[in-house]
Amino acid sequence: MSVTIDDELWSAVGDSTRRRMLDLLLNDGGGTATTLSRQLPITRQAVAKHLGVLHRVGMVHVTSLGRERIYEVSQAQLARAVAQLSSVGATWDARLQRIKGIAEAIQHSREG
Amino acid sequence: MSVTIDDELWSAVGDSTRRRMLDLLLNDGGGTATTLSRQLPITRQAVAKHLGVLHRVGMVHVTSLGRERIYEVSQAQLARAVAQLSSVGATWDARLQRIKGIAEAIQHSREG
DNA sequence: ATCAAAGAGCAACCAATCGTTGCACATACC
DNA sequence: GGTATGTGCAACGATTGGTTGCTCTTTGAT
Repeated sequence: MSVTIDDELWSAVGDSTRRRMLDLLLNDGGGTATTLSRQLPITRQAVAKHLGVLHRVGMVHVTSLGRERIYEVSQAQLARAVAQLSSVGATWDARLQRIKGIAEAIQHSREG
Repeated sequence: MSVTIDDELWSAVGDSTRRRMLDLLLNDGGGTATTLSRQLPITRQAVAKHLGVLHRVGMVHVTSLGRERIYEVSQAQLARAVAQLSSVGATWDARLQRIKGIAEAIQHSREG
């Protein structure tokens, strides 16, 4: 069984800066490229690019308000991402358990 | 609270090709750059580079056997990765729940 | 009403990474 | 010995994450 996953989602969430951005957006309930860049060690333009990729995969949605563009996390899509994270984790966990079981069986057969 | 995570581990696991490689190594109990490249749509040299980064972060270990170099998954490090995946997932999940709770509270106060 | 300040967008550029091809070297086997 | 197979190294191109610099729009203060 393949653990191949929605690659777009993963690449969105695989970047540490984007994870921090999602974190900030969740914490503050939304933000603009400018407000985010104030809380991050990168420029507004870099933040804007990241928001672009997050938006392209539907992880955030935008609303214009005057001259500002406010980004918020899309709950449904974040839930999907969380589900996939835990799915991969669970799969690997299961394989580790199985390997561990095999190792123990070998150990037993050696001891017995 | 920051969800900042061991970035090396994440960048190792954030790449979809490397995830597939880990999968294959777990499934087969080990492999070489050549055997992996046969099961992947990329060249042996590309696989070798990926094995390099996985090795650098301790996700795999190598043993030389004749002219072959056999890679196996390091169980301890994979377990760490799994733990971090589920940690991020749990954090986001909690925030989603909290937001959902707030939304419901607002809904109630509107209705009440 | 005008004009400076602040937010956003666009383009060019740089460095790192993921892929490629091509070649040299080492080991296995006939 | 010679050929096939596994590995390693280097150069190259495309993409990506960051930068700087500029322009445009909106706000708001004088």
